[in-house]
Parts: sequence; structure tokens; C-alpha cells
Amino acid sequence: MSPSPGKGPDSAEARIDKLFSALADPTRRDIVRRLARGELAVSELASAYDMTLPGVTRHLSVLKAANFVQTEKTGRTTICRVVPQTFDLVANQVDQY
Amino acid sequence: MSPSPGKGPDSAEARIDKLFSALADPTRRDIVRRLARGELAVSELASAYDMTLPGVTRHLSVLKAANFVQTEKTGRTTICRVVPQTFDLVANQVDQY
DNA sequence: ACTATAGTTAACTTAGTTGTTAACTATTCG
DNA sequence: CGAATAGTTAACAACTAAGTTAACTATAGT
Repeated sequence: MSPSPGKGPDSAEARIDKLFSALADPTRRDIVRRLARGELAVSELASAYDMTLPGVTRHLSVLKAANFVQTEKTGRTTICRVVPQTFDLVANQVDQY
Repeated sequence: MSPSPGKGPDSAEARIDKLFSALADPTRRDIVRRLARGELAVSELASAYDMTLPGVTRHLSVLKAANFVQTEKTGRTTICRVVPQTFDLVANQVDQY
């Protein structure tokens, strides 16, 4: 039955949904801007916002689900960095319209 | 007190929120793709989807609020067309990340 | 071993989105 | 005028999203 390009929750369209809705939140856009300047730990990021840590963790998980951000765990700190290719992908999408 | 660039519901950030969340829905992206090929009446658009007319009207109002689409009423039909500048705006946003 | 630090997960609240049906306005045609 | 067509608005149900607190896991330091 193959990877099936159907309209499941993992379809190409659903992936594009995730791209745009991840960017549709100002905190997440700001996270991305900060990470574009260099990788940061979760709590370093969190200190920039008037928001509890779990809130930031969730924004990060949205960004990871859309593949805008990758994380790597080193010891007890989790380092976050941007995945630049994903932005190219968005740019290509936008150009199509 | 001037236009006030604060963080109200009409701030620059809120406008960008609207841009991305308008594109975060597959029906709305499809509407935009169709309109990019030429203007269409609301009911012409609606006939392309397995959705009632009020549903389509609402998607259009989201696209209008984000300024992706403009409408013009002629007699009893409402013609929809795309606002290309808005896509440039999105592209510029994406390039900043 | 104990405590503090770093982060995630769960449960919950509040608010917003998506789509429906029903009711409405306005234009066109007989 | 009366009926059909084009579209919007209102009220509602179902679902998703953002943020909170509380509880948990795991690594580091003393």
C-alpha cells in the first residue's frame, strides 16, 4: 500500500499545514529568529519570554513537528538549532502562489 | 495617540499572524491557487469543494482579513481576486528567518 | 545519598477555528 | 409581484490551540 500520498494526517498537505501554522504564532517566530543567530538551550530561550517553561517546551515541540527546529540533548541541557532547509521549503511554497 | 505599533490586535505582529494562519489551511491555499489563475465568483469557487457555501464564505473572509484576496460585488455576484503584493510580503517575512 | 538544575508530560481551563443548518438580504428574471 | 439565484450572517456543535500548575525523569554537584 506504499507511503500513500492520501490525505491522512501525514499527507503532504498536512505537512504544509504544519509549516504555516507553526509560523502563525509570534512567540514561535521569535524563537526562530533567536535560534537563527545561534543555538540556545531550552531554558535560555525560555528566559526571554513571559511564559512558563512548559509553555516554551510546547512551542518548541510544534516547531520540531514542522521541522523548523532540531534539538540535541547533552547532559541535562537540550540544545536547539534551526533547520534552514525548512525555510527554503516554505519560501518555495509561497512562490507558487 | 498615533497608529500605535503596540501589541494590540492590529499590531504588525498580529498582521503577520493572520498571514501565516490564513495559509495554514488546505482549502484556503487551494482557493488562492485557483484565484491565481484568474478571478472567480464565490459560487464558482464553492463548487470546487465538498463544503457548503457559508463555509467557503468564511474561508474567503479569512483570506480578505489577511489581504490575500479582494472582492468586488457586481450585481448579485461577488468576484474574487488575489492581491499579489501580499505574497511578496510573506516571502519577505520568510526570508528574514 | 541528597539537593538542585534542566526539561518533559499530564491534566485542566480558556479561547478560537471549522464546518453545519437556518434565516436573512439583495439582485435578476418571468 | 413572485420565484429563483448569489451571497452573507447568526447560532450552534465539535475540535484544536495556548497557557497554566503539578508531578515526573534524569543529570550534576556536594
